[in-house]
Amino acid sequence: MDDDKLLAILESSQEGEERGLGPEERDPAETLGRLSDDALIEYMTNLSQGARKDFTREEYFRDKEIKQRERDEATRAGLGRANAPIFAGCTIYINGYTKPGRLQLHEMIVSYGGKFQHYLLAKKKVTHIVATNLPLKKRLEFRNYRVVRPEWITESIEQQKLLPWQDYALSWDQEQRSLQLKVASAPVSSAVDCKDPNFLKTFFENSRLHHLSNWKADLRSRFLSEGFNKPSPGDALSIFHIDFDCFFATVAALGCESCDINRDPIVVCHGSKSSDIASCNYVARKYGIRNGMWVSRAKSLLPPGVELVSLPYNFKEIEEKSKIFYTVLKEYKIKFDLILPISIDEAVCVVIDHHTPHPIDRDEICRELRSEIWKRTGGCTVSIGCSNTLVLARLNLKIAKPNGYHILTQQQLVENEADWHSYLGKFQIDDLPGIGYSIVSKLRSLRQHLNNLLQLKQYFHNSLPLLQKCVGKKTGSKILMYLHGKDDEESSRMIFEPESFFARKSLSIEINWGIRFDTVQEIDNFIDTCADYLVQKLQEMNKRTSQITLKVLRRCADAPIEPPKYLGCGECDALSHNCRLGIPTSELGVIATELKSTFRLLGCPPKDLRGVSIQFNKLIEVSYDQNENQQRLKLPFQKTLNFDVFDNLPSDVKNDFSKELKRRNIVLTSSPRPKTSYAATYEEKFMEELPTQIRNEVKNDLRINRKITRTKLSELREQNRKKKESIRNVRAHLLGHESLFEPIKFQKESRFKDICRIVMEWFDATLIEGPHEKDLLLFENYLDKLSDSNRVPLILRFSKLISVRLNLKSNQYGQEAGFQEWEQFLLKNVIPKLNKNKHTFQTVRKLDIDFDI
DNA sequence: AACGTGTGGTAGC
DNA sequence: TATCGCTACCACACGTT
Repeated sequence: MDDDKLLAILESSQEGEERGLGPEERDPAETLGRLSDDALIEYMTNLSQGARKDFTREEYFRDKEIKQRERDEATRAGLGRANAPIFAGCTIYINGYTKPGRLQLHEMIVSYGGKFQHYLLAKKKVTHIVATNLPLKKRLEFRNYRVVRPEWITESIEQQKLLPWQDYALSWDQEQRSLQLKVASAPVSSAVDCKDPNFLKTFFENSRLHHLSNWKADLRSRFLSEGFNKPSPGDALSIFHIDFDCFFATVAALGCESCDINRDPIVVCHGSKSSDIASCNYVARKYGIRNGMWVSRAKSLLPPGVELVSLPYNFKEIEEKSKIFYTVLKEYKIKFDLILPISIDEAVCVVIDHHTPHPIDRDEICRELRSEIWKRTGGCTVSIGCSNTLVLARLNLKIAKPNGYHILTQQQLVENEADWHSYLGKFQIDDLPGIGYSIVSKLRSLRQHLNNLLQLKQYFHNSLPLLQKCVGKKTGSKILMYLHGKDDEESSRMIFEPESFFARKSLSIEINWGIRFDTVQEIDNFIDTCADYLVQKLQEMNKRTSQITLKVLRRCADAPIEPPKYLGCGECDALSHNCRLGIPTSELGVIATELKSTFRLLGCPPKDLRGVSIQFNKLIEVSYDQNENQQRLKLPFQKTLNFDVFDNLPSDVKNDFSKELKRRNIVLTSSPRPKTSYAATYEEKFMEELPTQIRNEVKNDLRINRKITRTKLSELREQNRKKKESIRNVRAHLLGHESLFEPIKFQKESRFKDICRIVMEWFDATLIEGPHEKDLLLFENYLDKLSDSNRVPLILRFSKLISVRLNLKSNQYGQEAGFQEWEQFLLKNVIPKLNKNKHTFQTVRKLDIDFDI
């Protein structure tokens, strides 16, 4: 019966031709063979539950698509960075017969940075279609696409740049020509719909905060790669905190002929109403306008007759000015021991006093730096705060702004209490670094009218415990340090341990604007795009991650569907969940799968999703040894640690051991035996894939188990009994020990791992001409025995092995008869055996985890 | 006490 | 037309072992 259901689903995909699909898409066996493991399991689960929902053809293709994209990634990665990303941002579909052929074009596109769409299902995604001629039907279907001749690809590669597609358009009617014009006249793609594959790119291109963060990360990594002198604690220092005055606004104003930065209120922003003000000049500030304020509010602050000047961002120019800024600092006649990058327009320069033969003239340094930067940037002013501690340099900077400098040392200030008090009286509480509205409101909850630092000092003069109780232990002592003009431990790290302070410990992105989805599929696609972006960065850094966090913004129950800010996230609850990967990875497939499954765990209705954030938390440097299949980690343990040894340990010790092994990412191997090179690499591969997928199964199991608990309480006891029994048996069987059951033999082998090896070798040897009928019968016989004795997880293992293997080989052998016979066998003879005993299947699957730690 | 998780705050324009 | 509300890091509260 299950077979029938399966066939029915597969047959429904035979209608490929009518839907305008190429011939390749019509082979259902191939489709199943290429399913990801998770999709396969989900499918099997569905079958075993009596098809809870239809697993549609579209879903098959979508999943297949993901797999293929992963392969494309691998192809690209295999090339190194040899080819220019000519087709970056292009998603290309090839229709019908072409010259050069589909395969060659595919490779060209992928290796030059493009995306290849195997099917036209997700029509929105495709940016170009390649074809040489089109039947009438297709012309109609494609009339809204950019259809080009294959020469567009080949000649773009020849000339090493993306040629205008219009020159290669395969145009056939008026409509197509008008499309050409329309697209040609459109300035740049401004994908504001989060379902558009280019959304992430356009969003980031226009996001000031993204740029700020990105620039900062770049500056930090550059800082670490260049040399510096690290002071020792106790060294006398001169600290210059240098910062542009309203940087974005100044840069924008310099590029605007008609406006005067000293006369007009100028703001930098995208829009005209609910748009954030990135930066405003000091004329605007006079009216109470502030950075971060919405434009509408800013406008309302201006008196009648005064017009607000809104200027667009000029990120490129900003970058240029910043480059000049840092160059000036580096080339200054007095060599700074440290040039600490705070942000794109802000740096802290440190001179270790005893490094210079004569005492330095701080006034002169401030004056010279300011005028030099003003000259070289063509009119940007910086302000400088100078002192001998970081916190005072920052406070002095506040006094210096705009367009000035201020020098005062801690000794000068604290010497005379009256001076110190009048100094403190000049500052708001949140002028202190690291103190924002939240801490201020906590302090005010204790005493309403705390306004400036002097009042703060007087209120808490000697009561550290009270302060700490109010704002937390560290924050409390930090504030008290600041009130004496000293740096706390954490900010001192910037100077005394810059290597660790500026080292990257995590990698993340978040998008909390423009997020409006309807279905989980769309979100999956978006997560794929995000993961793709992050993984690329991760690989560029030559790192791997072992912990991933997904954070989601979910519209508050009582918040309006559309918030006041256009496409903003509005009022949201933040939900986050992290998951650990058994083995550090930088593989897109593993990471994306994990994320998508985590999203489901968070249980946010697709329509209420307002923000997505993905973080890689534990980053690990990839060493050469790790590249070599992590041999180094394993080898020292291989002699002493194998399953047999492990299994003989007392159970409590075993528990400790497994935790420690997990922490160190050490995978237990089977007992030493001469391995063929193939078996070794295969095993590695398999082991590597297990942990993450097994976790997904657990999640699935939990869900299913809950369901069972609710509906079939009486069966639960029996299930548990069975489960315990089979844990013993399966373990024993896998380890080749005595068991309640006779060990089941196949080809004279009884150890499961050995049987796997044989089957895989057999599989590889028969990929072309196909397995012999008699052999298949023997194997099926073995599977039946497994099934009869309740050893369903082992059958599941075989399904996985074969499916993974098929996937691996599909590029090379996909067309071979043997390949297709194996697919059929998996489909008709292996998978159905999983459903013989539903409950056992569902619960026993969990054994895999117990076993593999 | 030592660790892990999820949440929240802060900084740059 | 709108609009582009990022991201690294620390600290905290609370839970587990």
